[in-house]
Amino acid sequence: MKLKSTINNIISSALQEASINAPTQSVTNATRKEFGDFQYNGAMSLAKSLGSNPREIATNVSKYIHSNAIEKVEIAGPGFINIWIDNNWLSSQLNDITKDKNLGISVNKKNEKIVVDYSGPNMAKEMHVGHLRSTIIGDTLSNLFGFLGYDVIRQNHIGDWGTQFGMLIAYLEEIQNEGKSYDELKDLEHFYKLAKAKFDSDASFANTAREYVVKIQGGDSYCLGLWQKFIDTSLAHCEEVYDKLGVKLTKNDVRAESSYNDMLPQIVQELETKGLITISDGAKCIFLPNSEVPIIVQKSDGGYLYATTDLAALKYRSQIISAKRICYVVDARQSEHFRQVFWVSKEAGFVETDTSLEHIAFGTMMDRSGKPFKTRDGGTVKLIDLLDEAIVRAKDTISSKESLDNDVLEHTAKVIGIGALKYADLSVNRESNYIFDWDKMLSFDGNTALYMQYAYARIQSILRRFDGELIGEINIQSDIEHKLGLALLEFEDILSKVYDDAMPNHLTGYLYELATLFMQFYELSPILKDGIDHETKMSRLLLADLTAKTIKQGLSILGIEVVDKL
RNA sequence: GCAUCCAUAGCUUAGCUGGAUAGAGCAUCGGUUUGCGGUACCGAAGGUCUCAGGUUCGAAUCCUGAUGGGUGUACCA
Repeated sequence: MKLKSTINNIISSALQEASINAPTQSVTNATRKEFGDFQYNGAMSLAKSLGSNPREIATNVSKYIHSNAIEKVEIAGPGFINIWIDNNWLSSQLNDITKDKNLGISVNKKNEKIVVDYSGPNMAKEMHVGHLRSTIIGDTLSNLFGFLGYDVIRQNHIGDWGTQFGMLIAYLEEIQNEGKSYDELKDLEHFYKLAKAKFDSDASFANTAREYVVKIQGGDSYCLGLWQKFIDTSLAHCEEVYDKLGVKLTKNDVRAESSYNDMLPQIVQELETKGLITISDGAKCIFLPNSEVPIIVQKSDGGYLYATTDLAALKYRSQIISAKRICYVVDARQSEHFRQVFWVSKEAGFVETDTSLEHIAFGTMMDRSGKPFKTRDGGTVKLIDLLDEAIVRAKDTISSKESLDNDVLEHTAKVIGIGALKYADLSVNRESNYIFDWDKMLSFDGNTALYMQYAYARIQSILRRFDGELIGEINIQSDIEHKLGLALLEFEDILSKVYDDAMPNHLTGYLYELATLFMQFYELSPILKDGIDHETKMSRLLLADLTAKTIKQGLSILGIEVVDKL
């Protein structure tokens, strides 16, 4: 349930009854525990427009606050309204949620479409760490939108077009002619280097490569066949990575750059018709207001650029897919580019005016010393190697504990390693650069995936030990139960917030808070010990179970799994 | 040069619809246990929120300027 909206509605009707016409201002969590659970600060800002003092306004409004959700209200300081939530009401809300498969979260019934463009690897090379953040963040947002009932269209805008492909397919052809298998393609990085070396040293090969670029673009079927073979192999590499990462991108989500090729001449045509084009140095450009650097949609030699492709993609997504919201999960360095294409797409009418176009920008991944993440010799780190290392390191951290079966150990190590990797990324504000630190992400201490997975496993252990059916009611008694209960009800508020601002770190922050509250509850409130009466036991078990379900659901949105035993 | 983003504790950071004593984690120091998983919990210490102005009853938050840093800057993507 949306706890805050509920409280806000109560305040709104109180304002109405007090005949105060106020803009909506949301309640916030109380800053200190003496101030209750929530506080409304609107009285102070209303004071000026109403011409009276804020304490009087607050007192007046508080007279009209009447709801069984609220235990008491106090006026404090210059005009804060402090609000305490009633335990009976809280208990009944929690009991409703425990009976709901969706944890009481309402879903969007209009089935609105949201496009999430993420990952977008280049087919010429293997995926490297530079693709990690886009892939993880994009997948999380897609999961969230889907969970909230929206129709999510994942789009993997792979880079499968451009001059380097001439070189690559020419080299592929050569290998084929020499009767070798495609083994070379198993290591795409290596393949790329070999092709490049040949291109630089062998003039006739270089010529063939250049001819092939022209041929592919001209639709030559032989060259396109080779190209397709190359792309298929390269894409298979990506799928291996997605599979290991537990990311839900599939072949069906691929909508390659090249698929927009046919639209490009028409895009430029339309831009010309609309009078947006200026020819500068032979290139077709669009100059944005107050901007010196233009966006080039067609080169002086007639070729198209990625801006043109992005415009075509925008048009496709708005007009064919009918997306209401389009999110581009792309490195912050491209913000200028997106600002430009978004502006042009609206100006040219490629995209409906009410469609939300968002660049979900993120910062660079750094190593512990704060420099861009590289291998020891300065090369790019292959993503698949990074994932394997995460799993190996995870195995080290858990295998010392107790002997697990090999299969179980493998599975657990994967869940923990990949979970740690994702969580570390998602738990920081995506816009800042992110410091990659193995020790930190695989620690049980602090805001990590492992802490949450541990809390989850601990609850499962209790439920196993209890080994019975959970029949009863949650009945909130203590302060810590009150806090835990409120946190559980707040889940939807948080999801809604992340929906709005596309900031997954708000969700991780919430989950950490929830897990911490549970640990406190666990210390203070014995569940299975002797002397606990049946009703209290059931209430606490149900609270624990609901906490576990919430953690599991939250992590699931982040693309992170849980295990029953660690 | 121009554009744009950023600056919070030793480190990593939360907080950005202006609100009460700026909130965490790591590291440091101290404590809790006849224990439902102690890989836990509790506590202490640690801050001129880069600096200087301004708006306001009230500013880490909004505005202006300065300093330091990141990134981008027309026929690559």
